Amino acid sequence: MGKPTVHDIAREAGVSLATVDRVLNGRSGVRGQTVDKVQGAIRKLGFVRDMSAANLARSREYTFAFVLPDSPSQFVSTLRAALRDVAETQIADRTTIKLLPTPTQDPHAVVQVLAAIDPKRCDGVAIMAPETPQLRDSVARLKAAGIAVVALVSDQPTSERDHFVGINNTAAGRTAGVLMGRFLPQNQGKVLVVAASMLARDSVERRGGFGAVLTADFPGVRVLPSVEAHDDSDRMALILRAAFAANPDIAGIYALASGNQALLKTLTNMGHPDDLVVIVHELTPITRAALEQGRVTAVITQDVGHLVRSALRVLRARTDGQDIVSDQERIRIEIMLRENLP
Amino acid sequence: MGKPTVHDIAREAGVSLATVDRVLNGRSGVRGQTVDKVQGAIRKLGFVRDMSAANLARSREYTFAFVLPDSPSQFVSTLRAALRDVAETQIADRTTIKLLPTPTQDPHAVVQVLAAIDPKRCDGVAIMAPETPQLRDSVARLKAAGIAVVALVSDQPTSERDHFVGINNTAAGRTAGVLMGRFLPQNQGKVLVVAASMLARDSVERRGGFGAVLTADFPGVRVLPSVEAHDDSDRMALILRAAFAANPDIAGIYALASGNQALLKTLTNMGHPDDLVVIVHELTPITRAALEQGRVTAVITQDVGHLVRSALRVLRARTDGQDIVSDQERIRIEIMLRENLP
DNA sequence: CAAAAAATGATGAACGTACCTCAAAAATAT
DNA sequence: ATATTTTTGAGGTACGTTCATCATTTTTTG
Repeated sequence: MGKPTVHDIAREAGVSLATVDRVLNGRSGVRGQTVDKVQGAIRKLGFVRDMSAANLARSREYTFAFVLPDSPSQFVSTLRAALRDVAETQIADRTTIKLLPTPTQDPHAVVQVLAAIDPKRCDGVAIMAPETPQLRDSVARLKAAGIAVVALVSDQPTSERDHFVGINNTAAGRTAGVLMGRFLPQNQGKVLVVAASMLARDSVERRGGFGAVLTADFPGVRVLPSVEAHDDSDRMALILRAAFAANPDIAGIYALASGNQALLKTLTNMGHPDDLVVIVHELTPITRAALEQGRVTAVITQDVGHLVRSALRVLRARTDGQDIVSDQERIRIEIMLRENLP
Repeated sequence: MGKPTVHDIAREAGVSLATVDRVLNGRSGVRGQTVDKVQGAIRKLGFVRDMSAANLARSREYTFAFVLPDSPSQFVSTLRAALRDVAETQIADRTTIKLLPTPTQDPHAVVQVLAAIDPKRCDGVAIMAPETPQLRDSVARLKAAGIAVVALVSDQPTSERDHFVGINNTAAGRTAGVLMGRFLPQNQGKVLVVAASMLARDSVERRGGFGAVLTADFPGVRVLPSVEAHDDSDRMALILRAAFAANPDIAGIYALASGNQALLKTLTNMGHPDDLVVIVHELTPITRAALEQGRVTAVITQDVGHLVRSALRVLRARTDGQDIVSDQERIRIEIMLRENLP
């Protein structure tokens, strides 16, 4: 005989199907005593509700919005691709995913996009955007409207978001730090930190972890003041040339965020020293190619497939009022070298 | 209006529901012409079959067997735990998983276990075992009986298995090689390779990749002849002492396979030089602790959760005659340092 | 103890698909 | 043209759950 069904529970508990259903779905009008009986039967028989059947019966349709910057960044493209992939497979069963791009240059565009969301037509939102007070308010409004909210890639820790789907950026920075320290010849030399701009909080955290490890464990490494080049190739070229002119003995480069295209292009044009240790974030076609060609030493990354699947699982759980297996939702900090490229 | 259903397809194609059903499930007795009409309608309306409803209707019950060594190895335990975990979540919906342990010492036990499988009560088997000609025959028999077979962790490339779920061990060895080469002070020194025994093929491949990278890129590194200690603490102690006596300047240790408990214990007892680079495989409670304490430098690992989920997906797809998204089934070679531990 | 309120039961229609049977229609062979 | 075979249609039941309705029982209240 197979798995127990609601009917078995009803029989075991000595109640009717209707009552089991009421208990199962937390509807009112059931005495505590009866609830206990039913839950006892559930435990005794080891009943697990068939979620696909339940969703079928409900003909529940989840509608989730993904608010992503419309930047041409490779990382965001990869994320978008993963989203499309997942939308076509079983994972996204009975859920429709809306992609809401937000202009990158205007930090308030996110707020407008979120304000335009109709709570009746949307069950949850995943937001990838830099933290701002306005956004914080928007999130509060969404939550008040009963919409599930997760922060994606970049956390909104002071907001009321239900969950953060992404990596611990301090740890990611620390990881970059150890790799840099250990990879540098004689474990010493000058290191240039290159920052793009957006997702400021993440960059700060990464920089923090990176520096902490190096100062603690690698006294021979000197981290130069960070330089910023808003993913602008020309500017990047200038900055890099200036940095190398001032410090001809730069032995390592750490790029805090995406926007590696400009960096890598410039490095190549400048005639990249052979043993320069280059560590960047996010595996994309560009960084992947650079890794294969040895122009990048290591890439610290997070699996975009995991990101979107986790976001979906969390959003679904939240709209169903179920709780999540937080262990399963932990996104790993992956280290990619040329040798372990997937 | 929502997603199109079989009814919409029937209407659009101008045929009956029964015919759509016949086409959808590849049953015979329908003209090619009609098949085309139906498939045209499917494409036109963008119909995607609701798999949960389909499985519900079928009340399909998958039964899969996982044949794992009954060794007390931490890696296998972790795998078992992941299997239990997955059995309790939605992933394993409508599937029952049988765990078939095989005595580690007897290489023919696997064959007996496989022979005892009743094709009527089992849809697929995942096998983790060293490659032997006898096993090859067993796999052929299973396939002939219509059972899906995947090799787990350790490949059976010459057999008729449907798929291999695991990592490329040569690449894993290469990864260990670069890490070793780069982590060694001055990129040079003597390296001891420690092998357990079982899963011979994997060890050979790892050793190959490891050596290849080192000889190619790190001329200063000398890899000592591999030593073997069948996960026996006493023997391991002897071997290590002998090795260190003969080569007091050993700078790195690479443990090819699991069975790290003995190695780590012995190292600790011997009074582990501080800057010894230790690279091992498989993240388990033991290696994790060692990593946290700095007794291990890096762990090359594969996510056991991914392993079992992938195995299940592949087995399911194979028993349903569907094909798999091979991209999704690629298991990553993960590098864990203290800093990026999950 | 009666009346009102709350809890429970009985039932049936959905959800989207599978699968079975029987009959009718169409194609093919004789 | 008839007989035969192949294809198609119509309809029903099932899967495990949700949800709504209405009737009935039990409990609480005044």
